[in-house]
Amino acid sequence: MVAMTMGLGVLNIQEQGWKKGPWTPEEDKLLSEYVNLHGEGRWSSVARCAGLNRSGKSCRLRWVNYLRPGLKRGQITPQEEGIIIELHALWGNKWSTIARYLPGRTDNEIKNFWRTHFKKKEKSSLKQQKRRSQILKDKFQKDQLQAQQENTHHTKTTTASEEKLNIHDHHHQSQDQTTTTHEHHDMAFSVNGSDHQCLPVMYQDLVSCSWYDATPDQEYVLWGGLWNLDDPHS
DNA sequence: AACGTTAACAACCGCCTGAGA
DNA sequence: GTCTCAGGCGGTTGTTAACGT
Repeated sequence: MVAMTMGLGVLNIQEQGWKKGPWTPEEDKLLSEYVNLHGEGRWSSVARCAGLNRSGKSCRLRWVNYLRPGLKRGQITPQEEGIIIELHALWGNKWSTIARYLPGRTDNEIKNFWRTHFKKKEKSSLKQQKRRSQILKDKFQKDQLQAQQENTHHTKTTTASEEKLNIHDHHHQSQDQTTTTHEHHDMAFSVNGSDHQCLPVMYQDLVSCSWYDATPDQEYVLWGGLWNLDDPHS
């Protein structure tokens, strides 16, 4: 019984553990005072020595994402948007790498920004897809009707819809080729310091304005282009 | 005014990596 | 060589404010 009680006591202490949840202004003050005095690093000892009941990880995160001097507050600017889009096209979800090119912005901030806007795009593109398939469906039915009517007057080896489909395929092929060529032409890089850190300067005119204002065509080029780049086979 | 939805932000979790014992 | 641990990173979740109906 005693042993059980003692065991529960230990359990309670373990369960209590580090404090979680939002940081209080007092905790922020303690942490920033300590880091300003002793510098960054050794986060687990920072937590202990600063008198914070927080894990080292939590302290580091709070400092890096919120307390560190020089952090920008407020909305991501259109210029920053452009950089994020370009670098994401290049590196994917390497948020910390992307954040290095945006002084005052944290990887967390960029990640949140991307997720918020990507979600928005995902939803709208789903709607667009539905609309497109409906249009294609209508067009197909119309073509079939037209073909039937034409068949009553002429005997053709190929139906009108088949011809149209062929034309459509040719159009697609040439369009794909054009896109590929454009990608090659537009994909210019400016070397920034170290040799592995090349910055693409594509999409400049598209991202110079906020993407909320982009026309559907611009959106298509922008997003289609990005996902093509993400595709290792393209 | 009340309610539901969405966007933005803050924080935690789990995994990976590198350094030191 | 391997084990442990701290730190870093990306993914995910929770909370809150703003907005629309």
